[in-house]
Amino acid sequence: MTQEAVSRDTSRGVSDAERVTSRLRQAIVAGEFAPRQRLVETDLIEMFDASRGAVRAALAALTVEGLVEKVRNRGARVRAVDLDEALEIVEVRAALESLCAARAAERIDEGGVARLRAIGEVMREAVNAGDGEAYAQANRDLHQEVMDISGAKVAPDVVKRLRAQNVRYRIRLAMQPNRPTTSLPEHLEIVEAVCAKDPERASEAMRAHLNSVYEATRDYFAQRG
Amino acid sequence: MTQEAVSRDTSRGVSDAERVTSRLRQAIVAGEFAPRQRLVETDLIEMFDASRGAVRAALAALTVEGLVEKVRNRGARVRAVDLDEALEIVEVRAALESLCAARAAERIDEGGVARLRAIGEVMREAVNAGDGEAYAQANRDLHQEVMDISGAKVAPDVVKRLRAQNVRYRIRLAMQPNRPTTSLPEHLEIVEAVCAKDPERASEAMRAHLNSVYEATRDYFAQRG
DNA sequence: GTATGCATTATTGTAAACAATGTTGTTCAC
DNA sequence: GTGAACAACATTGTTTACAATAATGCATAC
Repeated sequence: MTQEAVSRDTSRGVSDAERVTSRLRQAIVAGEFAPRQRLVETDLIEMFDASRGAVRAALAALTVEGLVEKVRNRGARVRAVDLDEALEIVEVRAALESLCAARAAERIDEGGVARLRAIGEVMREAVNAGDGEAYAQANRDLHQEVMDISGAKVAPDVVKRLRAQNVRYRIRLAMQPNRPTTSLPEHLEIVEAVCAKDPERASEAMRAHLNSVYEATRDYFAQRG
Repeated sequence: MTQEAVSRDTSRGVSDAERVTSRLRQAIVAGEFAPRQRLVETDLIEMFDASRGAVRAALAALTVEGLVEKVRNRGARVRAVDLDEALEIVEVRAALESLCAARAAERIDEGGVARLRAIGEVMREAVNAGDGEAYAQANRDLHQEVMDISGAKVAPDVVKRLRAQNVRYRIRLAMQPNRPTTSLPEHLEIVEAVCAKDPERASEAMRAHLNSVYEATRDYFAQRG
C-alpha cells in the first residue's frame, strides 16, 4: 500500500482521508452517484483503493458539508435536496453573491476587468455557437471570478458549499435550450456593472440574475420534481 | 466501556462520535479551549472517556465546521478567527438574517408575536436591572426566534455555524457596559417590525442592527486585537 | 559558543480484528 | 396462505495494535 501510494496522483503531503473526501465529493457533484444512492463503505474502499478509516472520515466530512446523510447503523447515502431547499439555496446565494458583487465593484483592478470582459465574450460566443457546455462553464467562471475579485473568504466559502448541494437543479436548468435568452443579458449586465465600479448596480444585477434563476427553477421543477 | 456507556447522558441512540463532537463543540464555543490551543487526541480521549475513533471523527467534523484546524502529522488546534474574518462573518449574518427577518414578518402568527414581544420585555428588564447575562441570553433568543419564525432551514444553519465561529468577539463585545444603550432600541425595532408584519421594515431593522454590531466590533477590536 | 547531525519521543495516520446492529429470508404454527 | 419467530447475512460502530511523521534534546565537530 505504501509503495503504491507513492505512485498516486496527489499522495504528496495529502492524507488518504483528504484524497477520498475530495474525489468522493467530486463524484457526487458530477452526478456519478444518484441522490439517495447508498454509499457502502466496502464499495468505496474498493473504488478509491483506500482504508476504511479514510472512507469513514470522508463520509463524515461530506455529511457535515451536506452532501451525504447518515443513519445510525444503517449507513450513508447521497443526500437528496428537495425543491424547497433548492429554492432556499438560491435565495441565500442571491443575498451573498450580491454582497460579493458590490465588494468586487469596489475593489476591481485592470486585470479583473480584463478577465470579466473575457468571460462575457466567451458567453456571447457560446450562445452564438449554441455550445451549452461552454456556456455552462463560463457561467461557473463568472460567478467564481466575481467572488474572487471581491476578496472575501467567508461568503464565497458558503456559496461554494451550497452550489455543490443543488448542482443537480442547476445542471438540469442550464440544459434548457432557450435559457440563455434570459440569462445572457443578465450575465453581461453583471460584468458591466462590476467593471463600471458601481457597487449598487453590481449588487442589483447579481440579485436580479439570481431572482431569475429562482423563478426559472421554481417554474421548471414545480411539476416534474 | 459498553456497560459504562449505558449510564451516560445521551448514549441512547447517539453514537460516541456524535456525543464527543457535540461536547467538544460546546467546550470550544464556551471558551474552555483558547484559540490556537492544541487539541491532542490522547487528552481528548481521557477528557471525554471516548475511543480514539470517536475523537478523530469529532475533530474531523469540527474542522469542516470551521471551529478546528488540522495540520497533517501535527495535530489539531482550535482555529483562531482574526478580526477581518469576524467582520466578514457579521456582514454575511447581516445579509442572511435580514432575509430571514423579512420572511418572518410574512409568516408570523399570534404565538410568534407573543414570543417576540416577551423577549423584548425581558431585554428591557435586563437592561433596567443591569443584568448583562440575561440581556445576552435574550439577544441569542431574539435572533434565534426570528429565524425559527422565518421557517427557513438553509440560512439559519449557515448563521448558526458562523455565530459559533466568532463567539469570542460577540461575547467580549456584549460585555461592554453601555453597549445596550445602542443595541436595545435596535432590538426592539426588530421585534416591532416583525410583529407589524412589515417585511421591508423588518429586513431593514435587522440590517441596521448588524451594521451597528459591525461598527462596534471594528472599533472596539481595531487596536486591542 | 554555535551549528549540524543523530537518536529519542510524542503524536498522528493507517490497518485490521472484533462487537453490535439492522436487514432479509426461511421455517413453522395456525 | 398468512403472520410471527428465528436464524443467517450484510453493514456499520468500536477498539486495538502498528507504522509513519514531525518535534525535541543531546552529542559532537568546528
